[in-house]
Amino acid sequence: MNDTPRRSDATKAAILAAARGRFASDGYERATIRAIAADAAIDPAMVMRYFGSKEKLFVAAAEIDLRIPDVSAVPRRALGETLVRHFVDRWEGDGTLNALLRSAATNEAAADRARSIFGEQIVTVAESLDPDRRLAVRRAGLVASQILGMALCRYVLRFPPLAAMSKDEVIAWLAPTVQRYLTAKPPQRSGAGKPVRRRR
Amino acid sequence: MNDTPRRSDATKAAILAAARGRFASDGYERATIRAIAADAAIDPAMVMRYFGSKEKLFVAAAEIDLRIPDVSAVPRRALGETLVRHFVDRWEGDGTLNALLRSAATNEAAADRARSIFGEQIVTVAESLDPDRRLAVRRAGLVASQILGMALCRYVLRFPPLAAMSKDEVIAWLAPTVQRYLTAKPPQRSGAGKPVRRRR
DNA sequence: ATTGTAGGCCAACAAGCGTTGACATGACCA
DNA sequence: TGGTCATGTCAACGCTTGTTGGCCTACAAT
Repeated sequence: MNDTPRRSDATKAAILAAARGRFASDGYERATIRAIAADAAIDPAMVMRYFGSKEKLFVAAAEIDLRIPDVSAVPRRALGETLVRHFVDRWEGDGTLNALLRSAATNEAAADRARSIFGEQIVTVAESLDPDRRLAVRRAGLVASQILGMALCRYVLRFPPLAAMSKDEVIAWLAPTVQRYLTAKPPQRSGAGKPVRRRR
Repeated sequence: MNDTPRRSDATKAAILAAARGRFASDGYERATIRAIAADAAIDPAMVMRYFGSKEKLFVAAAEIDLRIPDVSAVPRRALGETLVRHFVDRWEGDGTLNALLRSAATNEAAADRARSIFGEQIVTVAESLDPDRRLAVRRAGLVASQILGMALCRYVLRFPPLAAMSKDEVIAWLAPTVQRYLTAKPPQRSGAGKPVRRRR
């Protein structure tokens, strides 16, 4: 609404940047307002003045648009690779997604945001590929499980095998998984891909 | 060493059980010694007496053996299903693995434990299937990324699509992924499944 | 009966947290 | 020049945290 730049906008931006960094590296509880303020080189009281509370600051810092590319322009067989590459790039771009992931494990508000962001935005993709809404929601959940699992191991836990892999190698391994979750017909009761028929 | 049961053993066990519950539902930082002690119906000071510090208590509570089944007795084509089913059962058996996962996102000591537990124990499986040690380590990392991603979405974030799926449905979807990570030949540089040969 | 000791409780400490309100400073308009 | 409001600083509040040391109680061996 107000497009005249205020002098405090720079401060607010600095606070947000510092907050994303702290939330990303420490998680919600250990990222203190005092530390965030110190990183932004201002007084802790300013954080309260501009954002009201720690929780509201987090909400502002975790305002995320996944910016998922338009899948209708992507050849069907390249869907998996396109999506995985997008997410790896997105995660390495800045600390915002990492801040959300690290915090979501222990903070309910953060978990809520993660659910709605990944839920809504990936489901949109899945629904454009599969008319069965109920099935599309599951497909989106499966994609999220592999994407978030990779991010958790690679960026949060820094699990050596994943962290040491090149970006292209990660993409090459994960793309077929995401591709299958999005496009393969749902599996039978309990058998794997190959017909290992089993009762119950 | 000492096999005469002391009277305090029951108390120690109660503390450990309460600690696993709190770490699992709240994560490391929000799980307070006072709350754990209250759950165990004893005084907070007892926790210190028996475990020395909060960090040592966590180490004791997160002593985990994944109890991965002997894969040499499993038909090769059933590897994925066997492992996924094992982990889902393991996760739903008690709160210990959840305590580790939730805490690992924000606590470095917990992350360390997660790395060594999943690193060593899954790598052992991968190495028994692939003689190439360097490759086996990557396979183990990929398996961990999908297993932990599922656990994160299903048990920690309670992401609706994953949380609502039946155990068998989760297994049916994930088994082929784990199967491929363990047994498929590594993908080429950057292409997806289909042979998109490329130099460099 | 006395003593030693293990198990357990209570009160308190220092430190750190989110948050608040009073006060200084600067810019900008009348 | 004076006044007003946004911007920023400072000190402190109330609370919770991990952690500590002293004290009490019960029981078993002397």
